[in-house]
Amino acid sequence: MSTPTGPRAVHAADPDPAAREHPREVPPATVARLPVYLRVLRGLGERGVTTVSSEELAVASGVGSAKLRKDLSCLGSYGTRGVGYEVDYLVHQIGRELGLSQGWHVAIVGVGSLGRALANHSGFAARGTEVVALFDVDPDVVGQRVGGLVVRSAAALEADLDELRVRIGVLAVPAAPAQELCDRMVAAGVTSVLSFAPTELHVPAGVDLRTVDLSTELLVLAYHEQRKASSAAAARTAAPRCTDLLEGAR
Amino acid sequence: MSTPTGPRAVHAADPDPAAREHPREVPPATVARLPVYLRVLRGLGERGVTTVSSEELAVASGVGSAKLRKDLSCLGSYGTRGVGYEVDYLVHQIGRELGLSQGWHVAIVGVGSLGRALANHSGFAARGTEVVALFDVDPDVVGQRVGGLVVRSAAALEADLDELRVRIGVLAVPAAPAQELCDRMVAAGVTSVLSFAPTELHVPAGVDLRTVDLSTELLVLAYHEQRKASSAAAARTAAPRCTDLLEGAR
DNA sequence: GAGTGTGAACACGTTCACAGCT
DNA sequence: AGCTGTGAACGTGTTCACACTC
Repeated sequence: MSTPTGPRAVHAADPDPAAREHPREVPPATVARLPVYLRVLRGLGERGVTTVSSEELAVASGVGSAKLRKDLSCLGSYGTRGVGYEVDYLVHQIGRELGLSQGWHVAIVGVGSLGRALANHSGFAARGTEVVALFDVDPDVVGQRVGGLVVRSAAALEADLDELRVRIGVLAVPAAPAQELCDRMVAAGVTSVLSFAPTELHVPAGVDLRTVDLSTELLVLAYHEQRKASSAAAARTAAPRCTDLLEGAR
Repeated sequence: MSTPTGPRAVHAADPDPAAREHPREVPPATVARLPVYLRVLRGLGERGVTTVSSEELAVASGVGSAKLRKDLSCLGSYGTRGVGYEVDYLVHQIGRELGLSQGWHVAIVGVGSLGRALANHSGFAARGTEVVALFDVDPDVVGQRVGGLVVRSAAALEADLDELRVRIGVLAVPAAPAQELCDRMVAAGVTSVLSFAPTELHVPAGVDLRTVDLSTELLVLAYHEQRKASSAAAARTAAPRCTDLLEGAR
């Protein structure tokens, strides 16, 4: 996942003696959990809770308390020993770290059933991001009103993305046209891409890419099912007691 | 991602003396990549390719060749030194490892716009899994035909899931009812859950849970955007040359 | 007493480099 | 010669345990 070590090259012949460290370097695993903490904290705040301990917040977030404290300590010392964390303040700090309050402009390319679902999905446009445009190639879809926006023609992709200052693009198209549309988004100034296309995409250095592959998720579960099935079968032949393989949460 | 460290207990007071180790233990990180290799290999097969080297397959899959070889070596020695891997055979072996050809029965709970998109999504029902039922609480939705299936009432959830032998459940509902519906699926015999609900779910030991949180994905990208923006700003004040932060792939 | 912040130990995952087979 | 399979080195992420603070 990218190489967030500041503006420094990473190529082979570079001993990288003293890469000037940026003030705060948050590890990727932690970044991936911050949105979860944020959501849980907002929920607590709405229910009038003003203070939480790491243990409480950890349980509600489905992680261990030590991990949670270490994650939060990346952002600074925002807790009070013997007491816990102030909910509102923590929400503010996490939001700051994630770069919310910037209102990043997001565009969705591909208004099939998935694109439509994303456009309507409340909370997909989380606080801090705003879907400002939808694109599609199908002339029948172009011009339709979806989620309060009029679908634009993909022909105008570059011009529109540039004009709207879109930095984050969501790809909800089939595998075949995905790479080409991805390239065009990047050419138009998009530097972060979230793809739902079931194919491997290649992006130039400096562009962040995240891929959510729905069928992959299912196949991973199928693997676990198979393991459980064969374990159960093995246990059945061996011992009368079965179904007791435990697991952690998450 | 659960705790797939074999059939080993994780709870406090459980020494679990001799958890019988199963023949092959595939690390979770590898399991998550197998579906990608599988897709790439099928694509190659359809284009008439019969043999690939680890390097070629690695590039096409967006990983390093050493990683790929190590992943494949978990399944056995299916390559030929000096030559590469036979595409068809590898497809077969990966499919075997993932437990395809079992035709796992999948149910989707929640037929809003996202549930609809999933039901229609070709390839969401990947080979090896089959969506056999849709459920919703809304009486207006119940009875509708979606993706070739008639939407059932959530009232009959337990009975229907049990009767249809559903082991894998997909939750495409809002946060509020998610936990309750998850519990009911588990009570009806579901042992793997894929949730799209923006909330933390708790499942009993022995049940696998994967959560895909769309807004989290966006916020992670927002974080990277912010870093890029501030790096660029810093570089602009420091040196005349900018936009040269390199990055690895993925 | 209660609970945070953190070094130190540990587990997991990735990369390297090369031995060994075809 | 070419490419797989894998031990060994490395880096990242998690867990433990406790010093320190309120």
